[in-house]
Amino acid sequence: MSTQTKENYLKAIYLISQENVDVSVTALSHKMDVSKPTVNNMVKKMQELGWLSYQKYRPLKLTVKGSRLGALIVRKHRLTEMFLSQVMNFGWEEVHDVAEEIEHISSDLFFDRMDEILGFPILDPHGSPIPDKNGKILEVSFLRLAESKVGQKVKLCGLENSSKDLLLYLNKKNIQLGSVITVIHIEKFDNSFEISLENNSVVVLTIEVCLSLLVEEL
Amino acid sequence: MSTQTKENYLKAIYLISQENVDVSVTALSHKMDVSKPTVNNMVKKMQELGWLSYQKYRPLKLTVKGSRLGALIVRKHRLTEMFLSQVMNFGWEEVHDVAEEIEHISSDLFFDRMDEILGFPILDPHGSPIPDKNGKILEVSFLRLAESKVGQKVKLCGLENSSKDLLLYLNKKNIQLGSVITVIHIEKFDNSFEISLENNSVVVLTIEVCLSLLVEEL
DNA sequence: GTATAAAGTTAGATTAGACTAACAATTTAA
DNA sequence: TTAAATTGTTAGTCTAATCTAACTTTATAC
Repeated sequence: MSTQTKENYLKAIYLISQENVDVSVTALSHKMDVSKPTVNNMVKKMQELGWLSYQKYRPLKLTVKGSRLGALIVRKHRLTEMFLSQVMNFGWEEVHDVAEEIEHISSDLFFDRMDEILGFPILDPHGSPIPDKNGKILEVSFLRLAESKVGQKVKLCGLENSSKDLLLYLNKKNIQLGSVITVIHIEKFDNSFEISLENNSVVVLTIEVCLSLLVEEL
Repeated sequence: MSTQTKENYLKAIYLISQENVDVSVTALSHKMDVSKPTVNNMVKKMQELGWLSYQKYRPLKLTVKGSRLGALIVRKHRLTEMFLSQVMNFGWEEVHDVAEEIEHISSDLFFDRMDEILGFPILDPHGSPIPDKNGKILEVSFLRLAESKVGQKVKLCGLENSSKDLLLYLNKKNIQLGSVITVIHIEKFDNSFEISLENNSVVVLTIEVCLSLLVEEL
């Protein structure tokens, strides 16, 4: 039986797999914030559902079916974030928690209509790719702002990590997805970036922030 | 703890209470499609939550707190139906099942934004009242079409029962909420109504259907 | 006004999803 | 290459929500 709880495990496994690292019981127990025996118990059930193959002491491997299902849950999550942000006027730091709940709604029509209203987006408000109805994702590869050179002009397309703190920080500095950023100066001693935005305001970003900003050259 | 399951019991109790009838364990067990011991067990827990007062062998009574909470769940349900129908282009026979799931989303902001986008409606797409943020409902009293006289012109404002069959039937006849109906003739031998719509099309409705249509005199 | 039917309750079992304590297998590092 | 650390598993317990079987209380009908 596919429950909300099992869907959450599947999503977690799917997201770890996407990072191209082995999915361990320990990693899952951290991500899900449950004990290791709980994970152990759960993966056995997920194997029975045909979502993954499990062998004692070996890393977990999603089956094709499990991987597709996982992608579809991520699709629902990211479409929802997009819908909340674009249609329902949520701030991008507010969308995650609500999307965690809405991603479990079973109606396909509901998400298809979101998709339609949004014009079939391929990236969510954090710049993460939205899997299509078959669970396929378009591979997009961005640069990090930290890799840009002085004088370069780039567009912000995504975030490496979407922590609430980062989102609120960017809000405060008036930087959004789509913002055009010009690198004015890179400070040698601490690697901080002085940048300018479209409105000519000048902002200083630490290297930590620049590592989290995914951009496209203009 | 307030779970989805308990919210469903609360909503069922609230809706039965609204009909001004005693809420019995048996009625609840039918409405929720569970056994009577399950209901018995659950109402004891709901009493501990302070949602209702329970005395062995007596009808259930919601507390003020329980009644308010129940109204808020109904509010979420009806706002959702409205949003699906008005914003997301769902047919009114399609909205119920999805709303049953979405009504458990915890974000108040989510429903407040729906409310705002919809222009703070007081009736849902079936004509049922939408409780406000404090759980208060505006008392609206409609006539049944069955009570109308020949020659009378009325507006369809609600449905006594919103079964999928009735909704599909009305769709087929091109009758919606807001439709203006003129009673042309009432057939003596079977009490059927011959009515005309705005586009001058003439339709015959059985007395059963007319009893389900709530209207306002024009 | 009692017998029977209906409604409600108790007791005990089950399943999903969680836990802790204890133990086993694997990996890492001296 | 073996000792320690880490990772994974087993066994047993708990709670929420469900069930069935059996029993009690209340309501209904003659």
